[in-house]
Amino acid sequence: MPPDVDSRTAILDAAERLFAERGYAATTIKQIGTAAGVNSALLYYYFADKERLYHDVLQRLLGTLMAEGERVFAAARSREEAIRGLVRVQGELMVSKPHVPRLIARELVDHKAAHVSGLMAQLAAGVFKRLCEMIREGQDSGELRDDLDPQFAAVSTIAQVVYFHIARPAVGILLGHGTDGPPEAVARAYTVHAADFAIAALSAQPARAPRKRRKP
Amino acid sequence: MPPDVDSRTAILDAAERLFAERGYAATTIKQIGTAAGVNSALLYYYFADKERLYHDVLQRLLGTLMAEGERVFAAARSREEAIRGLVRVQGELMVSKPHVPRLIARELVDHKAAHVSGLMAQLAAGVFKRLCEMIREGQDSGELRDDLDPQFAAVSTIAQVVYFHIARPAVGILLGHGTDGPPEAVARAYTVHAADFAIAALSAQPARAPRKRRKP
DNA sequence: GTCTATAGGTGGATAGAC
DNA sequence: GTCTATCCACCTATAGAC
Repeated sequence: MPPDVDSRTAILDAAERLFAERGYAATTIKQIGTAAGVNSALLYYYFADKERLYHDVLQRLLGTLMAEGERVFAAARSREEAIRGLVRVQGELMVSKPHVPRLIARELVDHKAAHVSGLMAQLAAGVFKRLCEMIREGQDSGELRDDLDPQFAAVSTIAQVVYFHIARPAVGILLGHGTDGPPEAVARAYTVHAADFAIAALSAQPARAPRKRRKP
Repeated sequence: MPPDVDSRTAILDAAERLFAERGYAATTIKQIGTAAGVNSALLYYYFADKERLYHDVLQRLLGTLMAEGERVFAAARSREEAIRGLVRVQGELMVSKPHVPRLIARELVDHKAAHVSGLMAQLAAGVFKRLCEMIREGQDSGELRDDLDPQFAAVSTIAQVVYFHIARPAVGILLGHGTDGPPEAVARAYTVHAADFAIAALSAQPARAPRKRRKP
C-alpha cells in the first residue's frame, strides 16, 4: 500500500481485494493486516469486528457505483442513450476492477444481499423504477414492442453484463479464451453487445399479431 | 436422510446442500457428517479429502444438467424450439432446486470453474457451439438479424436466466418481493420471458440500414 | 495509533477399536 | 464400514505496553 494513504483506507482497500478474491469466511484478519501493511490488531481499532469491516467495504464500493448510475441516467437524452449509459457504467467498472463482480456475487450468495439491502431498495425506488417506466412509456407510444414485461426486460438488460463478469472463467472457456476468461477487449466489446442486444429485443415490432403483454 | 440410501449418497446429498448454502470454506466436515446422519470420520473412507468430495458433488450435478441440455437441443425441430428448450431446462433446474444457482456461483468465484473445466470444454465443443452455428445459419439465411455476434448472443441468452437466480435476493428487492426473492411463479414467468427476450433480440430485422456485424 | 502476546475456540485429518 | 478419541494448526478477538 502507498505510504501516503491513511491506515483506515489501506485496510479498506486490502479488505476489498481479499474479500473479493477469497471470500468473507476464507479471508483472515491477519491476511488483511499484512496486505494493508499494518498490524492485524489495528483493524479492531478502526472497525468493530470483521463483519463491520466487510459491511463498510461494500457500502463504499456500491455507493459510488449507484451514484454514477444515477448521474448517467439523469443525463441521458433518449431511451437508447439511457440504456447504453447504464450498461456502460456497469461494464466499465467490472472491466477496470475485475475483483468487483466477484465481490458482488459473493455478497449475493453468502449473505443474500443483506449488507446491501438498503442500497438495493434505493435502486428499486430510483434508477430501476425510472428505467421500467421509460420502457413502459416507449411501449405505450408504440416505439417499443409491448409484449415484454418492462420489469423483466430491465432485469434481462442488467443480467447480461453482470453474469458475463461473474462467470468470466466459464465464459472464457466457451468463447475459446481459456480459463483466465476473455481478454479486456472482448469484455468491452461484450458490453457494447449487451446494450445492442437489449435495444434490439425492446425496439423490434412483433412480426405478426402481437401477443398479450405478460404480467409478472 | 432416508435410511434406504447408502452412506455415500447421503454424504453427497448433504454436501451438495451445505456447500451451496454456506460455501466450501465455511462448511465443515462435521456439519456434513451430521446432516448426512453419519460420523464425520466416515467421509474420509469414501472421499480422499474435503476438496475431492466437493469435486464429486459438482460432477454429479452438472453432468446431469449438461446431458439434459444435449437431449433437449437434439430433439428441437426449430431455432425457436432449441432456444426455448435450453432456457427452460436451465430455468426448471434452478426453480426446482434453489440451491443449485448458488453452488454454481460459488464454484465460479471461489475456484474459477476449475472443478468443472472439463464439463465446460465439453459444453463449448457441444451444445454451445451448435447453438452459435444455429444462430449464424439463421443470420446467413436472412431469418435473423445479422448485426449481433452469434457467440455473444448465445451468452446473453444464457446469462439472463442464471443471473436471475444467482441474484435472486437482489432481484426480489427490485421487483418488490422482498429479500427472500421472487416467488416460484414469478421465477417461472421470468424463464419464459428470457426466451422471449432472446428471440425478440435475434429475430428482429434492423429498422434501417443494417450495421456491420461485430467481431468479438 | 500501533504494536506484542495470548486466550479461547474450532477445523481438517488420522489412528485404531470394533 | 462405522465409530471414538485426539493431534496439530489456525482463527477471532482482547489485554495491555509503548
